[in-house]
Amino acid sequence: MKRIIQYYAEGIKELIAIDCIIFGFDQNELKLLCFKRIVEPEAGGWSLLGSFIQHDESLDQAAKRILFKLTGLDNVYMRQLYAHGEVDRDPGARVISISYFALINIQDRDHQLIEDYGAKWFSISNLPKLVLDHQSMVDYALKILKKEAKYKPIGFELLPEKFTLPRLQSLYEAMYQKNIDNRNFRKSILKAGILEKLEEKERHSSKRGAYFYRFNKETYQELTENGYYLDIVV
Amino acid sequence: MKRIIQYYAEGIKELIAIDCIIFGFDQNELKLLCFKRIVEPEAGGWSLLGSFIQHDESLDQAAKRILFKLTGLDNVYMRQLYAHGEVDRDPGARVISISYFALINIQDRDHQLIEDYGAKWFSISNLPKLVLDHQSMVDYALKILKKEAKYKPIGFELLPEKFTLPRLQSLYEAMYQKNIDNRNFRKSILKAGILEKLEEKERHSSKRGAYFYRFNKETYQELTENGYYLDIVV
DNA sequence: GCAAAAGTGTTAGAACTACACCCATGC
DNA sequence: GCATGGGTGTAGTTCTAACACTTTTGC
Repeated sequence: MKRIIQYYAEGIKELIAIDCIIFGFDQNELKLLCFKRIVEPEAGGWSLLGSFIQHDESLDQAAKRILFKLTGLDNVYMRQLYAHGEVDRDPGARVISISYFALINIQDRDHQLIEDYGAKWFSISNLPKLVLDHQSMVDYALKILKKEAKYKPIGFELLPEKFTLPRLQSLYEAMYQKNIDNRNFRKSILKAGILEKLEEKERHSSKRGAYFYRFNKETYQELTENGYYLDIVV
Repeated sequence: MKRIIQYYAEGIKELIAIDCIIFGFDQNELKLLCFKRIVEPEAGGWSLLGSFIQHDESLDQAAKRILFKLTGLDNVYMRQLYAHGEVDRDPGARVISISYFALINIQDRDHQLIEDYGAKWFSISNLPKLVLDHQSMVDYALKILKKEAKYKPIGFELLPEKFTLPRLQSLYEAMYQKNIDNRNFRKSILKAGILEKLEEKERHSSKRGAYFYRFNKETYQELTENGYYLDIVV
């Protein structure tokens, strides 16, 4: 018993924060939700959403709590990204920060709530200067987002439940920052067999109207269980 | 200034450990280096190499230090894997553990030194029961290893500088746990243009002897800078 | 001379890429 | 009737996957 105490007592404790990299998709642009930092150092600068973890919650729980508490956003796709541990990454104190990325569907959410917290959506092609090492966190998140969106259906998290193919394509174009041939894109995404075509049409963005589709999670899970691997042409 | 102190003072500090998942390749098998745990709980069980970080070192530095100090292994390929933060993952205390995976070339190393530390190589297909959540760390590392070895030349870290194609193939077969067609494998790996054929032959494993090859890091870097993406057939 | 591992090419089918026009509708 | 965005098919090329025999040499 003495040994336990000695072993764990010799370890040094550090502050542990979570930083949330929150992506959204709006007006055919990939966006990042940034917050006004209210503490020194760099108070007033644009920042990722961040806070310290609590003693009785896991990292994942902490990430969810922080996102919910400070934005009201719930039930959001989140994934741990990286543990950032440079000694001097935060001049205020030594803080180990675990970054998470979150993908949210902008339309569904309460814009007012977000603004109440001094938050603002920025297009990723036009980000403000971010505090501390947050820019490098975002760069890494974008790299991972690109990598994963091709092989996992995470892109759908950025869209409302019903979406059109032109809109889905536009999302991929925003993520990869390139034009995609619409015939090839449609073939590839429809061949995957994970989209359900609905009767209904979206009528705002064109006269002809585009059919709504829905991502079929069940089909996707069945397919992956049988060794199928999604691969979207981009 | 008061605000700084308040902000950082409200954060809770936790123990932060590094756990190293050390892979090697020997006798045509992928192996994991395990250590006898000397502290409770689960003293005597097989464990990954782990220790707490220090206040004045980054996570990467800590991982390197721990690996070197406890095995004498230096200049090793290491990469951060994941931050494991379940509240009760270690019954001894709340510990956030950052896992790293390391790829080492077994032949180069001092087996004696490793044994002095109560360490032992286990084939990944025959691992002992591991303490705490270390098995899940290893499972995850294997998943990432497979994913990366196809697209990044990390496999070479597991081999000595000079190696033969049959041996390289055998490494890939061990990683992916499947047989690979030798004609296709050779075509694919040679086409990549990152191997240098040497004059010399390896004469131990066959009468005919197999040519040695060397991984050409410079060529690889040039290629990747020009947007080239490695893709080895497995 | 034979056993044991190293080395070598081809072909059919699948997947990828590039490319241009008609359709439906609101105004 | 025309402007706007939605929707569709094909052909050449490349990549993939499956397959079996010859070479070298130590014993």
